[in-house]
Order: sequence, then structure tokens, then C-alpha cells
Amino acid sequence: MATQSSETTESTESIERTLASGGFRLTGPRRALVEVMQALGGRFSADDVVEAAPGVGRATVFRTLRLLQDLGIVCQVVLDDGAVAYRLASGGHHHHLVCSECGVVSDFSSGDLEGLLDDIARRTGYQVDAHRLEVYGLCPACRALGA
Amino acid sequence: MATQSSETTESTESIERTLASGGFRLTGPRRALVEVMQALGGRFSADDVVEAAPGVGRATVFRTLRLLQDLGIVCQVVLDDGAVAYRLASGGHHHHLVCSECGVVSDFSSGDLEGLLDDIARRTGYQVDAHRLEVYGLCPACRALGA
DNA sequence: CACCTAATTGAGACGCCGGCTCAGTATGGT
DNA sequence: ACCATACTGAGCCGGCGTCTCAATTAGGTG
Repeated sequence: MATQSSETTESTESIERTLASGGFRLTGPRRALVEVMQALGGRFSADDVVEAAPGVGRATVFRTLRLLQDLGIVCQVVLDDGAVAYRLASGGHHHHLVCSECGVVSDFSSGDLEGLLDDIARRTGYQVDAHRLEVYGLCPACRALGA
Repeated sequence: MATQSSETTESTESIERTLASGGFRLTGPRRALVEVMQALGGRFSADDVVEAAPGVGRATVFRTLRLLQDLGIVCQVVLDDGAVAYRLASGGHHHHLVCSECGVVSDFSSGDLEGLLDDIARRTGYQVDAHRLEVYGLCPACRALGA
């Protein structure tokens, strides 16, 4: 369940700065939750966070998860079975590649997708405002192991 | 809330044929549910179906919804708020354009997306097996009304 | 047509995820 | 130090979907 100690995950300080600049308070529970999420790494469920932060109430976990999503610090991952997981966001707009074997999540972004959406907009007359894209498959490691 | 009396929605008979050829029984409740879903049109929640089919148990509605999904007769739509709706599928692989104003759903498919996914696979080393894409915006009608 | 077996059903309990309420607490500006 | 108010936690609530289990029914068979 390899904790990708990966890339651009935002530092605690930068997260705290983002909170502050949004006019939000920097409270104990919030600090604790950010730390917990960093420690969990990769992706985690709301309940993972609840269990890993015994001092913090369930409601606060959900509220904080939502707040951090609104601030772009945390993002949701829709798994292939429809379940929802969370993840510290590593930067701007991106999508997820989820390994259906080990569950590891990688990010990618694609300028091509924007072109594709423009095309859809043109063909359908819709004004396209947002989208969701999740991709499922086998990560290189699991490919190497399995068949 | 215009019930797009649209395109390629499969006929009752073809649905019954699909059930039969899968080795599933053609029961009263199943017939009733298919009719109800056709009458509901567009997209509907599981609960819409439950309410519109008073004679059929809740469990059966959910079971049938799942069965019809497996058979490709019904598909899920993930709405912009994360809620899930259902819809009679109109053919093969496709994606959804959901109007965030009136909720109407249109289908589209895109060969370009496949190319994009190939590209992702190449760049990341993942073996891409499946994906989810939902697009949100304003349908032409709502664009005309709203600003 | 009657019969038999396995698939299906319905009622209701259950579980998970997330939100709401409301009284109590803590933050951070003055 | 003080105060307004943002935040918290405990518990209850509600939606969505699944499970169990006894009763029913589809549809193949002789």
C-alpha cells in the first residue's frame, strides 16, 4: 500500500497560509487533520482520517475535508466502484489514474482534454463549465507483477 | 424538466430479449420497472423509480437497477454535486453532458478521448482499462433563458 | 397440464457516508 | 485582557444501497 511520498504535495506552512488568507482560523483540529492526511499519504477515506485523528470529532473531519476541497488543498477521487476517496491535491487542475489492483493514485493533466471539450461544446451548443474524468487501470508495478 | 423523448432508447422488447438471452427471468416486477423508467424518461433517481412503482419493493428496484446496468441497459450519471442518477442507456459507450440548471442529460461519444487515453497510457506506463467522464454546463435552452 | 427447482421477490433491518443542531470552546483582532 | 464570532464535538438525522430470510413465481420437464 506504498505511501507515495510524492511530488508537489503542499507543505504544511503553505496550507496554513492558504487557510489564513481565506479568512479562516488556524485551529488545533485543522492543523492536526492536515498532519494526519500528510501522514496517510496517497489516498484515504474520510473514515481513515477519523480513525487517524482520535481527538477530532467526525463532523469536524467532514467539515474540514470540505473546506480544504473548496480551497483546492484536497481533492476527491471517485474509485472504480463508485466509492469516494480523498487526497492532498498537488497543484492545479488535474485528473486521476487509479490502479484497480493496489489502489495507488497518480495525477495527470491534459491540454488535449480542453480541446476535446471545446469540440463537444461546439457540437452540442452546451456551455461547458466543468467536468470530471477518472481513469482506471493497472499501474506499472502491478502490471509487472500480475499478468 | 423536458422529458427528452429522445433517440435510441431501447424498445421494451429488445430489453426483454437481452434479459432472456442472459439467462434471466422475465418477471412482473422487472417488466414494471422497465416501463416505469421509460415513462420517467431522461434521468431519474433510484427513489423516483421506487415511488413510481408502488407495487415493487425497494430492494428489487436496486437489484434491478444493478442488473440492468450490468446488461448495459441502464447507465449511471454522476451529477455535479456527486449524487448519482440513472438513465436508460442509448447504445454503446458514451459520456454525459449534464445541464446544471435544468438537469437534462445529453449523450456524446468521442473518438478523440480514446486517443487521449492512449497517450496517457504511453506517458505513465499504466495499462488503461476504464474511465469515467462527465461534463457539466448549460444546455442550449438554459443558455437562451439565463444570462 | 401438473410439477419441480431455482431464480426472484418483499419486508425490514442494517451499514456507511455525510450533514445538521446546538451548546460549549477557542481564535485572533482590539 | 477582552470580546465577537468562527469553530468544535456529541449525538441525532437522513439518503442511498445492501443483506437476510421466508414466501412466491418463472419456466423447463415429463
